[in-house]
Amino acid sequence: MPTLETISSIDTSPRHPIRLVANRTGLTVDLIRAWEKRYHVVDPARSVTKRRLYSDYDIERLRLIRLAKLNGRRLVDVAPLTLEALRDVVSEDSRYEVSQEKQTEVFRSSWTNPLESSDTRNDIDAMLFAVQTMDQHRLDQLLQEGLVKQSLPAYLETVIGPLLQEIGESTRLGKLRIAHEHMATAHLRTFIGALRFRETYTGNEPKIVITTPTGQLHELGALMVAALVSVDGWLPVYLGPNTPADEIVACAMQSGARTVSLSLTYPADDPRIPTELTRLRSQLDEKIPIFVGGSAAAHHYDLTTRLGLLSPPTLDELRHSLQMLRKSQLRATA
Amino acid sequence: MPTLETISSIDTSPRHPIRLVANRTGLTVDLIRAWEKRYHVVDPARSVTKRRLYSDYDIERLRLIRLAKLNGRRLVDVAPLTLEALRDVVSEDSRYEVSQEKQTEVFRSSWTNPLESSDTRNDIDAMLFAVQTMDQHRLDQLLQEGLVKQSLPAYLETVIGPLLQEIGESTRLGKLRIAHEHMATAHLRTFIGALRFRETYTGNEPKIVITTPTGQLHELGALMVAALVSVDGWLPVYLGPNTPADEIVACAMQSGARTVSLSLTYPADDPRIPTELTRLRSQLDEKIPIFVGGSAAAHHYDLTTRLGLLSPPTLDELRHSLQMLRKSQLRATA
DNA sequence: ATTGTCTGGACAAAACTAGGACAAAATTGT
DNA sequence: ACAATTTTGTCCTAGTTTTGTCCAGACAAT
Repeated sequence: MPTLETISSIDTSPRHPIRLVANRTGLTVDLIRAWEKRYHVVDPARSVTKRRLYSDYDIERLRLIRLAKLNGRRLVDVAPLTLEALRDVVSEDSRYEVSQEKQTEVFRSSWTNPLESSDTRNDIDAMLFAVQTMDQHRLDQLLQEGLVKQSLPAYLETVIGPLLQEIGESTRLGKLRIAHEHMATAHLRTFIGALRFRETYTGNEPKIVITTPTGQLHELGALMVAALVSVDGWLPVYLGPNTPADEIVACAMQSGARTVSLSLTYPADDPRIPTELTRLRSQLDEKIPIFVGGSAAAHHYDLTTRLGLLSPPTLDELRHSLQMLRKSQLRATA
Repeated sequence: MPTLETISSIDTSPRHPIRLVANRTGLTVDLIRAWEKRYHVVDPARSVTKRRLYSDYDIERLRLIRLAKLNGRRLVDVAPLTLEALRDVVSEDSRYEVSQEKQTEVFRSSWTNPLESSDTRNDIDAMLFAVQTMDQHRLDQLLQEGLVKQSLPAYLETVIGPLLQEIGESTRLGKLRIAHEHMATAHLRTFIGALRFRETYTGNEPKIVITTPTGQLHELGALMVAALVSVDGWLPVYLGPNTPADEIVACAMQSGARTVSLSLTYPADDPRIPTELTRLRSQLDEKIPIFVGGSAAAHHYDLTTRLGLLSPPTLDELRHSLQMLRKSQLRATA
């Protein structure tokens, strides 16, 4: 039961009607009133017409009390506790409960990396757990919450990227089923795809063609790049995965793109990669730089340097290179 | 991501009469007027003869307010909010909602009135043109505008479905390049994927596993089904394309799904289809019906009838079958 | 001529409040 | 182990507020 908000961040201003509180907590309206009447579990403010108005703080309290009850606590015992004490009680109980269930022990143990900040680590673990339990709702909620905690580029680099990688690894190791991976991939496809529409476009951004070459069927890396660059004022022309070199060229020409970015992940040693990259470089206007990224990009270091392709090792460096490119071209056209 | 954000901003020019607004929002004419009278929820422009004229912006506002009310908000609280604030509220509510009996009404087919065919035809042509010119911005704008014009089920059936088909055909005929098809597919993947998050979920919807069997790589049909059924109060467990029968079974069992829906498009005569369908039917609990749809479903008529799979010929019939199933199961569990 | 929209008001259903009753479940005492 | 007691969820009544629907008569659109 991860606690996502700290006490200081909870809004205490009263504004929610009782029905909404019931919806959010899973309690009935009658019960909420009964608890108030008997134990003063919460003391909601009132509207001018005496309607109860609850704060986020109240809702959190009620939620925790419900959880404590589910774990066998008696209302009399938990009713007078503060929010923090409640949290302690609930997390203690749920830890105990979890150890009895078979599912959870997979995570935490093997997936903890001391180098990463624990906050991010917790988020990713929680997401993996949601995937494992097929809880799409929870996954979506976690993805949304994580996004508001930091900037989009940082989020992609520290959360989404690692998450994708761990899902892939866990599936290969048999910790997750293929069905889990499919569900997660489909959900993340929707989520990441929607990210770039958070930006507003003026219509005269420089364009960047983003795709994966023939044989590379995994598109999420490319999609992350699309979301990333749109933050910096590029307009991604996103083609999805598995695009032949000729088509990339045609697209770049028709759309008047300033650059092209490819993502390589799996299979890393596909023999079509050298062919396609060579063909792409030879057909494309040499003033148009080509970026190559993704986990399999390192396997083709020799090739990319020989062809003069740019291969920034991290998303952040890609971002930086694109910013430089943008500035230089602004100067050139000015 | 319960809000669907766009490149393009919502049109604020007033032109829709009140009846149309009622159809698209699911509210009654009287109610819209009452809300205006009492809380100034919207302030529509007037024609020279004092008729109310609503903009797309107004429609979106009313739609969101209806959702907010379903989540337990009071009209007084949400009426003065801006569109953006409303979106935040609705998305927040639907994310945190836990569950409650609150059964979603099963029949909402009353407000599915398709547009005149000529209007639809123009829209599709405009979208095809946007694809051909690689104008993603325009494509997105058209998709958004089309969506406000009619209910989601009608939109999927009359616009998105035909659009996909025409893009496929045009590419085969050489009218469009592969790059165009890729761009359109990727964009539509994002767009349709986001559609189902327009609905709010209470947590106790019956679940439906949606995917395509091994060898079927086109997922857009399945994704349309996911968006469609979520309107009627199902929770789609969407697995993306190309899922082996064993994994579908595992997913259905773990998630406790009531039914499974598969989409078949291309290749229509893949020899793996009979194998996979047979395997799926034999391994899955026989109380769980299996729906098969998509343009290639007709090629397997004999097989599906022999296995006892349901194969509704249109999206609307699929919808109807699911509504029946839902009602019968509601009775059974009561 | 029929159908739809307008305004303003009336009315009824639904939701909320306060207080209390009641029975099932859990806890305690013997 | 059994009965007594306490705790707890649900339900009921009656009065209030909020919200949805309906009506009437005038005007507008087709």
